[in-house]
Amino acid sequence: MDRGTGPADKKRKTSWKKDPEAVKENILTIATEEFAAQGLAGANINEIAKRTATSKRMIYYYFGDKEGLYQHVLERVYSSLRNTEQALNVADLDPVPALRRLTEATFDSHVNNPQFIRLVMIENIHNAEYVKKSEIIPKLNKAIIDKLADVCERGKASGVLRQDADPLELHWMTSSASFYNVSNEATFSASFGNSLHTVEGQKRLRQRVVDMVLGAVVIGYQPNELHSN
Amino acid sequence: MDRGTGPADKKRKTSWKKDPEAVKENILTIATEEFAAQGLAGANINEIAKRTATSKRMIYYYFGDKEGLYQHVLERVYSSLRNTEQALNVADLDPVPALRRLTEATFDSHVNNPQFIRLVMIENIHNAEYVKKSEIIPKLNKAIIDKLADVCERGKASGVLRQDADPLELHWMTSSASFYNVSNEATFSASFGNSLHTVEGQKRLRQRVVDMVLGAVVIGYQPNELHSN
DNA sequence: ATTGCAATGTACCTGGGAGTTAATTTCGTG
DNA sequence: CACGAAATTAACTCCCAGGTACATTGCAAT
Repeated sequence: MDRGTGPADKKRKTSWKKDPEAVKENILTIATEEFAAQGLAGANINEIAKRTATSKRMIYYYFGDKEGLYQHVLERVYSSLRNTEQALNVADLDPVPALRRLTEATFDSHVNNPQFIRLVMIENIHNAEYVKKSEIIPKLNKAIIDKLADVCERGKASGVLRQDADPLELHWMTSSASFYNVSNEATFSASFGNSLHTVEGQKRLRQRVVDMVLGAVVIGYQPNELHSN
Repeated sequence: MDRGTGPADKKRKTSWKKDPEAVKENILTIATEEFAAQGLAGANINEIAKRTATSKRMIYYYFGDKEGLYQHVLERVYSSLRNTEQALNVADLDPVPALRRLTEATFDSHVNNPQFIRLVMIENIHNAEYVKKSEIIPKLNKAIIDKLADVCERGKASGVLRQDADPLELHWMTSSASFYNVSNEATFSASFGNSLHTVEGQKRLRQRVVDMVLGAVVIGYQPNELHSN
């Protein structure tokens, strides 16, 4: 080829560094953005490659094919979020404050991880096919349930929580509100205006969610009156 | 071609009927299934055409392009669901039963319209681009809010609802639970087992949702004790 | 019957995007 | 320092899916 054509070697890409881990991370970061933005079918490998510091060939080298890349992206983002959640310690709080804290944290972590939300939405469109295939995702999910189970036990023992309080149901209640808040913002705002998604609206909503969850399991719970706007 | 080959004319496609409306309906029905199942990028026009009683050419004839088809599908499914909702009359119920009824109906209508749910999920992946473009969808959404606003007014007047009860927030609370219940069934079940999505589980959940919503706005609301399993 | 437009059938074109091939470079190890 | 495995580059193939061209048929009105 024209390798070494003359002394005008200026644009020679010669000499690159070996750094597999950084390359993989770089690919995954960009791929996460693209899959979250466009979905599995919608994302474009050429586009992803173009945005990375490396080449398309490297994507196939490390991840096999598009689905393999997607699977890695999914597991990575799940791990990241669950790790964040796990950092929160409520073992030394009384049951009700603990529950309030967990609910608020879940609400906030969803707001702060829109990419996670979008990837889970996409996963659901695919009937959770790749979550089911994953070895690691199921393990990650146990932690949050365990934490809620502990709070439930303590709460029932001390008589502040209803006997029918259930950790899985609690997680469902918290998640449904927190998830929907982010996942459906676009259509909800388009349909009903964005008043619930302003800074003020989100504050109120967050409080409402806490009240809903606590109201469902705390005996005699009285929600705080919100200043009507 | 082999037009009119011999007297054995049994399977002859010759002589078709003109029936534009039926053709359009047929296309939209199949397209709804495909878009709901595969998403906008994932759906395949050839595949849709193959499953219709007509041809790809007809799809482009009536709907212009893939996006046009998707837009029609979306508007059709929105209309259908909102019409169902509108059929429910709660004007002659007292505020609390009315609210219970509306909540239950919303929960049920989501369960019964998974295609609608999936298309809205897909729409959110696309940042509600096509909902925003639509002329008709925004109009459809006013009805449900009006209904809730009426209930709120009556409830506040008679003193059974808290003064900070808000129709839009109520709709959000009801929708979030009802939507998530269907939209995230796949990942939720894959992560935590399907106990909430059995017939029994869904009964409990539906009751929980009603309790959460009523608990948030009805003064002194006491949820029913659920038989612990 | 002719004409004209809406509705339909068939075949084709084309670009883009997933995945590959093969050559080249790095760099640890004997 | 040679050599082989790992890492990387550049150019290529192939096929699928969105979209189109053009001919044909049904049908209503004159």
